[in-house]
Amino acid sequence: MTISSRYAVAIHILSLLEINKEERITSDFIAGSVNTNPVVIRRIIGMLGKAGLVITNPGVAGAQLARPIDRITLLDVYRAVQSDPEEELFALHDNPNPQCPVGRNIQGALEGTFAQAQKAMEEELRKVTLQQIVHQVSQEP
Amino acid sequence: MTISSRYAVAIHILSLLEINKEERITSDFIAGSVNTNPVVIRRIIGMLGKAGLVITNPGVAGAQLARPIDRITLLDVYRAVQSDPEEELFALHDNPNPQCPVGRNIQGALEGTFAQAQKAMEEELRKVTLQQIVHQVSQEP
DNA sequence: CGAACTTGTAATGATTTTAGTTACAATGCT
DNA sequence: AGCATTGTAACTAAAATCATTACAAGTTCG
Repeated sequence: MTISSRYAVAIHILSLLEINKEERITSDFIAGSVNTNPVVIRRIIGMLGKAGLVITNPGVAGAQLARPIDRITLLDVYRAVQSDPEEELFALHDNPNPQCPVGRNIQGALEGTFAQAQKAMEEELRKVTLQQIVHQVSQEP
Repeated sequence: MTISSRYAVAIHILSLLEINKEERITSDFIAGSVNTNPVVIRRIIGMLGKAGLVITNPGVAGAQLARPIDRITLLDVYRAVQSDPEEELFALHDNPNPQCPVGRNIQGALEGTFAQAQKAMEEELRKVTLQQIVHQVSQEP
């Protein structure tokens, strides 16, 4: 029922890349901050790369953000870490009984509402940029 | 990364209860429409009951809606089928490194944004009543 | 009353997802 | 040349999801 912590980790990674952009930090270093295995980090950076948010070079540490941080939104990151980009937030049960009026129409009735709810959530994520997160993280003691 | 289909099934069940409120439908009948096992239905009805949305009597078929359908929102149903009512929509990774400024502050920085995004989604669900769903389901051919 | 049904719930299983780990080829740096 | 690093596959472990079996406890109605 929850959105994978992979998302939170992705934001964590991007923040680290920004804050340490002068150095070249390794997946090992990032893993130390996130507190997980370096491979988990590399996998997520791979997704961020495919989504065009970071630029990486095989064998060389220090992925770079592909855009200025005020032009990367949390929605961009959310989309980037979705394994299946087609997948909707709300799951529908499959094969309800077409013989029954409810079974036949429930999917259509829910799709619209579910899409709207998902949209509302995504719009909130779109409003927040990485810059804001990095700012907050740097502010605190 | 998705919200359990238990939610869609719960809405399906409530719609059936409303549309067939004159009869006393069994979990077996509902299961036929949803296309799943009757026990799955009874479990979900159990959750709806604990949340005060339906009234059931052990041994007797035909759960009743506890309120008029225009006073049951999809948010009510959403909350009802959450196994852990404390659980947030967005998962945070646990134990980020407190030695690192990002590790130390990322949770706090994300909590607010995540809460807002979740709220936005929930508000959309609150806007829709069971009545609207039942109406749509009954409209279609 | 007693047979037939029904609910509520525990226990179990199958499948999928999530997160972590090991291993290693390929690449780049110095 | 040698060392560090990435990218990726393969595997494991744990959790979540959904389905199923089983059965006690309740209801209904002849």
